[in-house]
Amino acid sequence: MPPPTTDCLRADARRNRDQIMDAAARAFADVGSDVPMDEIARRAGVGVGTLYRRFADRESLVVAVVRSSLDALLQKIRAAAEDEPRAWGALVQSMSFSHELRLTLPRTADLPPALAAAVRADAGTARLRAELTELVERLVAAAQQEGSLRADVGPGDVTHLFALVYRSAPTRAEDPDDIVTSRALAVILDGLTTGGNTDLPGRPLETGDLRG
Amino acid sequence: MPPPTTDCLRADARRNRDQIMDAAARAFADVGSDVPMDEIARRAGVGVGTLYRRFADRESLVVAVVRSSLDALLQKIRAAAEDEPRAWGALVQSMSFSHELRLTLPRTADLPPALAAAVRADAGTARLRAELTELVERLVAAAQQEGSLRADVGPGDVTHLFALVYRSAPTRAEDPDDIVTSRALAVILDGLTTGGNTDLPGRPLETGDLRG
Amino acid sequence: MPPPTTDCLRADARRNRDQIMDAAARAFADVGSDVPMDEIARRAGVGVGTLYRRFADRESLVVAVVRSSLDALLQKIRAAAEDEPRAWGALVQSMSFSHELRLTLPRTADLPPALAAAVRADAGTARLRAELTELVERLVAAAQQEGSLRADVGPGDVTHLFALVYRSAPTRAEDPDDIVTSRALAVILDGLTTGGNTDLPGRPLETGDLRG
Amino acid sequence: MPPPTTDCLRADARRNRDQIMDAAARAFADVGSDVPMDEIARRAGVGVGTLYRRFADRESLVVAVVRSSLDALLQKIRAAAEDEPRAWGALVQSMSFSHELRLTLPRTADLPPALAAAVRADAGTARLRAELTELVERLVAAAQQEGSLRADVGPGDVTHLFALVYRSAPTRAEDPDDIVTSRALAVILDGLTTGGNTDLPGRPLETGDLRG
DNA sequence: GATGAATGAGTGTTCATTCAT
DNA sequence: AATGAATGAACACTCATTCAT
Repeated sequence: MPPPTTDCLRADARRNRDQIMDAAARAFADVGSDVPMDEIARRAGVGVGTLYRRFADRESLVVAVVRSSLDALLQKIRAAAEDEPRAWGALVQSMSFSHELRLTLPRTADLPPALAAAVRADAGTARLRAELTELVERLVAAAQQEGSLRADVGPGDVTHLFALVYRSAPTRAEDPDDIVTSRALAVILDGLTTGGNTDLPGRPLETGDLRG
Repeated sequence: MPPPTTDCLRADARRNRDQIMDAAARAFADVGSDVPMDEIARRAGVGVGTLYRRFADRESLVVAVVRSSLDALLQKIRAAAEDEPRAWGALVQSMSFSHELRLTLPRTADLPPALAAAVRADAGTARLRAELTELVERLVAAAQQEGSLRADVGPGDVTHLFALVYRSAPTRAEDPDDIVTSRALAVILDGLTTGGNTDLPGRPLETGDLRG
Repeated sequence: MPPPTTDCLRADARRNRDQIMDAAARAFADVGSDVPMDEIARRAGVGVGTLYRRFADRESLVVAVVRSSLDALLQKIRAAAEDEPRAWGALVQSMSFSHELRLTLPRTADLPPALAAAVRADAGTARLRAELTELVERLVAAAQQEGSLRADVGPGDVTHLFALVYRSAPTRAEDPDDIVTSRALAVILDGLTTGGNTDLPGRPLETGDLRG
Repeated sequence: MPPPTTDCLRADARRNRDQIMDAAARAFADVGSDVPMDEIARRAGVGVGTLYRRFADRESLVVAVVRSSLDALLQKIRAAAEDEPRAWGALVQSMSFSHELRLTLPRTADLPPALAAAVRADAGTARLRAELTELVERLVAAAQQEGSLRADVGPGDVTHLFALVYRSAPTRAEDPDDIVTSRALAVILDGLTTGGNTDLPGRPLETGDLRG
C-alpha cells in the first residue's frame, strides 16, 4: 500500500473528486444550492457514499466549489497581468473573464446566508481572496499611474463593479455570446475611464471597505 | 404606506396579510428563500395556519412578495418621472431608489430556479414588468432626446444596468449610507453619459432582448 | 326569549341541524368518513362554527348520522311488520328496505375502528339497536311459527344476513334499480326458506351472538 | 409463504418489503386505511424512510396490499379448482376461504373513495381481477353443467355473493371459528342450490355487470 | 474503497377545533 | 346565534448523513 501522499490523492480518486465538483457546480446552477446530495452523486456517476467520502457535508462541497471558482479566476487574472503590457488592458481583460468563466461557475454569490457564512469562514477561500485583493490593488495603482483609470476610484470600487458584472452573467450557456453582459461591461469601463467625469460621493474605496 | 387598495379583504385580514408579507420579505433576506414557513409565521406573529390561509404555499408567498416589490419600485419610478423635469434626472433618481428600497425587498433575482420560474409564470408580475418596461422605454427615449443619455444604448441596456445595481444592494441595514452602491451607481451613470465614449459591441438593446 | 324547550330546537335550528346531517351523510358517502369538517359545513351551506354548535366534534356528527339511519330503518321495519299479514312478508320487505334506504345512508358499517367504537359506545344507538333486535326476534319467531322461515336459523343469523346485503348496497344513485342487490337478496331469501336445506354448522344464533 | 418470485430485489430488501406489507395490512385492519405511515413503519420495525423507499406514498402501499390479497385469493381458488372433483365443491371451498384469509386481508372494499379509485386504476390489480373472473366463470359454468348450481344465476351473481361474505368476515382473530360467517355462507349456498327456488328478478349477471 | 439501503429529524401542509366579531 | 379567521397539533414526505455489505 503506497503511503498517503501529502497533497495528492491517487489519480483515480482525484478524477473522482473533480467529477463530483463538476457535477455539483452544474447542479447548483440548474437547481439551486439546495439540490439533493443524491442528485449530485447521480450526476457525478458515483454513489452518495463516495460523495460523502470526499466531502464531509454539503457545506464542504459548496466551499470547495467556490474555492475552485475563485482559484480559476485568480489564475486568469494573473495571466492577464503578465500578458498585457498596460494595467488597463489587464483590468479590462479580467472583467471580461467573468464573461468567459460564467458557464462553469455557480452563482456563488447567491448563496443562502448560512452557506455564504461558511464560505466566508473558510481559510482557503480567504487566502485566495487576499491574493485577488493584492493583485487588483496592484493593477488599479498601475492603471492610475499610467493615466487610464480615473483617479477618484479605489480597488474597492473596481472590485465591487467587477462583482456586479460577474454575478449578473448567466450560468447557463443560453446565450454563448452574451451581448448583454458585454455591453454592460463596456459601459462600466467607460465610466471608469479618466476624463470628464462627475464627482463620486465619499472617498476612493479600499478593498477592506467592501464588507462594511 | 401602501395606499389602501380596495381589495376585498376585511381591514384586519388585510393588516394580517401585510404583516406576513413583511415578515416573509425579511426572513427571505435573512435566511434565504428556503426559510421554514414556521419561522415566517413566528416572525409575523401568527400561526402557520393563518399564513397558509393567505398564501396557498411557499411559491404563492414568494410570488406575492416579489410582486409587491416590483409594485413599490414602479410607484417610485413613476413619481420620479413626474417630479423630475429632465428625463436624465428621473433615471438617476430611479436607480438610486434601489438604494432606498433595498431594505424591504428580497433579492428576488437570487431565487432557486424553481421559484424563479414560478415568478416568471405569474401574470401579475408580468403585468408590472410590462409597465416598468414601458416607463423605462419612455425615459430612455426622452433622455436621449434631451442629449443627456448616450445614443448607442437602448432601454434593455439601461434596465440591465439598473438590475445589476439593484441586485447588489445589501438587503440588511448594515451600512445605512451604502456608499459602496452609491459610488458604483455614479460610475455607471458616468458611463451612460453622452460624450467621449468607446464603441459598444452589438446594437442598442431593447427590453425584449433581455431574457433571450 | 322563549324558554328552551326540552326536546325540540326552534324550528329554524332544527332545520339547520337536519341540513347538516344530510350534507354530512352525502359527504361521508362521497369522500369517506374523513371528509373535512369545512367541506361538510360548506355543503350544508353554514359556517363551521354553526356545525360545531350543533355537534361537538366529528364523532358526534357521525354518531348522529348513524343514529338517524338506524332510526329510519326501524320505522320502516315497524311499518312493514304492521302492514304485512305474514311475518315472512315483513322480513322480505325489511330486507328490501336496505335497497330503498341505501341512497340516503352512509356506509355506516365501514367506519374506521375508532369511529365504529364511538358508535358502539353511543347509548342512543344502543337503544335503537335493542328495539331493532326485539323486532327482528319477534318477526323471526313468527315466521318460523307460520312455517315460512327455516327452523334452524335464529334472529342472529337473519340480522347478519340482513347486514350483509345492507352494507353491499351502493350509496350513490348510480344504478337506481340495483338489480345486483335485488338478485343477491332473492338468493339469500331462497336460502332462508323452509324445505330441502342442508345442515347449518353450529346452532341457531341469537342476536347477542353477533358481536362475539 | 409467497413463493420467492424472482423479482429483482435483494433477499433482504425483499424480506423488508414483505414485513412492511404485513405490518401495513394489520395496521389497516386495526386502525383504518388512514393509519399514520409512521405507525406502519414502527410496526414493521423499519424507519419511515425505508417505507417510503419501497412505496412511493400511501396509495402505492394500499394498492400493493390489495394486490397481494387478491393474489393470495386467486392462488387458493386455483388450488381448490384443481383439488375438488366437482365444480360445486370448488365454489364452496372458495367461498370458505374468505373465512381463512380474512385475518391477513384488509377490508379492501371499505376504502375511502380516493383510495378505491387508485386500486381500480392499478393495472396489476386489474389483471388479477381478470384472472379471477375467468376462473369463476369457468367454475360457474361447470357447476351448472353438473346440475349443482341453479341455472338462473350467472358468474356475476356468484361473485357478488362471494364478495358479500368476504367483506363481512372479521379481520381480527376475535372469533377464530367465526360461526357467524360459516352459517351465513351455508344459507347462501343453500340459496344457490338447484331445486325449488323462487324466480330471481332480471337475468343472470355476467361479471361485467358488477361495477356498472 | 465504493455502494446504496436504512434512518429519522426536519418541514410543508392540512384540518379539527376554538373564539373574537 | 352565526360566522369564518386563527391556531397549532398531527401527519405525509424528503433528504442529509451513516454504515453494513
